[in-house]
Amino acid sequence: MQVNSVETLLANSLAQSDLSEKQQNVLKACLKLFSEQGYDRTTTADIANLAGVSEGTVYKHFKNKREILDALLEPLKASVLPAVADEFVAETGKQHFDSLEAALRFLISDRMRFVVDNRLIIRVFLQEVLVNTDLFDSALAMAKQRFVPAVLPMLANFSQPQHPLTLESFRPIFGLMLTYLLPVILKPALQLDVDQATAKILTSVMPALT
Amino acid sequence: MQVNSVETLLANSLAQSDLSEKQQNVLKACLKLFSEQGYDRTTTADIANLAGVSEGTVYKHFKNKREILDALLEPLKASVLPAVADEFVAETGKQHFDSLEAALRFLISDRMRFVVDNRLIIRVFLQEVLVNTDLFDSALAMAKQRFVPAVLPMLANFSQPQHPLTLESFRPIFGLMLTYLLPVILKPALQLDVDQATAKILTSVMPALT
DNA sequence: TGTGAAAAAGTGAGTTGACACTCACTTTTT
DNA sequence: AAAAAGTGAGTGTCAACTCACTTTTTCACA
Repeated sequence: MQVNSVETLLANSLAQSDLSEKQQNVLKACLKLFSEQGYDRTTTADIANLAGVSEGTVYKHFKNKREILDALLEPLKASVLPAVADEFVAETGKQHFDSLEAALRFLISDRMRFVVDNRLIIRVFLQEVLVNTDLFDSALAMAKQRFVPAVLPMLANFSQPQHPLTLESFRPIFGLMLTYLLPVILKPALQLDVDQATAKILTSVMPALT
Repeated sequence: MQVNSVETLLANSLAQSDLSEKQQNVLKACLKLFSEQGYDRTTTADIANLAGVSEGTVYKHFKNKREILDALLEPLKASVLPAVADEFVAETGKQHFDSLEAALRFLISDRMRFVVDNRLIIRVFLQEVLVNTDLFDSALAMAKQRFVPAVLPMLANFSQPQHPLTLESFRPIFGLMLTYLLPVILKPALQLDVDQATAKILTSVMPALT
C-alpha cells in the first residue's frame, strides 16, 4: 500500500497543485532551506536564489513568507484528515492479518516509513511546535486521530483474556520506534533500515504480548 | 543526590556567576522567552522588557544576543563535562545497589528528573539542534559520554551468562523514557510524576532483563 | 495555421519597517 | 572621586515585501 511514500507529502501536493514549475521550485527550495536552517533564518533572497527565480516570483503565488510555510505543512495536516486516515484504516482492516505479529509488523514499518520519507517536513513541523505551544495539542490530537482507529480493530481481534491488549500496550512499541526515528529526524542525513528496525522492535516486544 | 535538580542548570550557573541581579534577570527572561517563542522571534526589546531593564543593560554584559543564548546553553554542555559526569558515576557506583532493579530505578528516575527540571533549557537546545545539524553530533557524543560510564559498572555487576546485559539492553528503557519525556519537553506546562513513570517503566522492562 | 491582443507569469531595483546594537550621559556602588 | 552599572534615544543594516515594467502563454478569430 504505502498511503504516503517517498518524500511523498510534498511530491503529492505538488502533483495535485496547479503551480507552475518555478513555483514548485520555490516550495522545494523552502523545504530544503527551512529544514536545514530553520524558517526564521531563511531569507526570501535565499529562497529565490536556490529556486532559481526572482524574489518577485516568490511573492506571485504566496502572499508572504508565512504562507509558504503553511503550504509546506498543510499536506502534513491533510494527511491526517479523515479521508486519508480512513484509507489507512480500511487498508489495515482489509488485510485480515492472521497474527498479531503480522499486523504489528505492517503497522510499525508503515508508520516508520512515513516518518523517514517525510523527515524534512516533520523537521520543519517540529521546529514550529517548539516555538508555538498551541500547535502541540492539535498535533497530538491529529496523531491520535490517525493512530487510534488504525489500532482499535487490532485490539478487538487479538486481545486475549489472559493478555488483554490496551492502548497502553503500544507504549513500548512507540518508545522503541522513537529511539530509531528521533536520530533520523534530528539528522536527516542518517540512514535507517526500516525493516531491520521493525524486526528488532518485534523481537523485543512480542514476548510481553503473547 | 540529585546532581542537578530544580531548574538547576540555570539556578546553579546564576549562583556561581558574578552577575548583578539585573543581569541575572536578563538570563531568566531569556530562558522564558527563548523557550516559549524561540530565539529568533525574541527581540532584545522583549528581553529588556521582561527583565525590567533597559536595552543598554542587556548589552553591558553580553556582547550580543547570540552570547546570551550561549550563556544559557553552556551549563547544559558543562553538566556533561568530565567533572560533573564523574560525580554522577562516582555517586552511582558508590551506592552499591544490591539489585539490578534498584540500580535502574535510581538511574531512570535521576535522568528523568534532570530532563523535567531542565525542560526549558532542553527546549531551547532542541530548537537549536533542529537548525544547526552539526550540533546533533556533539550532543549525541555528550549524551553518550555521560551515559556510558554511568552504566558500564551496572553491566559488569549484574550481567549474567544466561542474560548478558549490553548497551542495547537499555534501548527499550530509553524508548519508554522518551514516551514520558517528549510530551513534557514539547509542552512544558504538562506535569509528570517521575516516580510513577519510573515504576511503570520498570514493570514493563524488568521481565525481559531477568 | 498564423496573428495579435489580453492575461498570466516573471523580474529586480526600490521602499519600508523592525530589530540588533551603540554611545553619551546619569545613577549607584565602592 | 573613581569605577561600575544602568539608561534610552538614536543609528545602521538587513530582510520582507511592492510595483512598474518585461517576457511568456493563451486563445479568439481571420
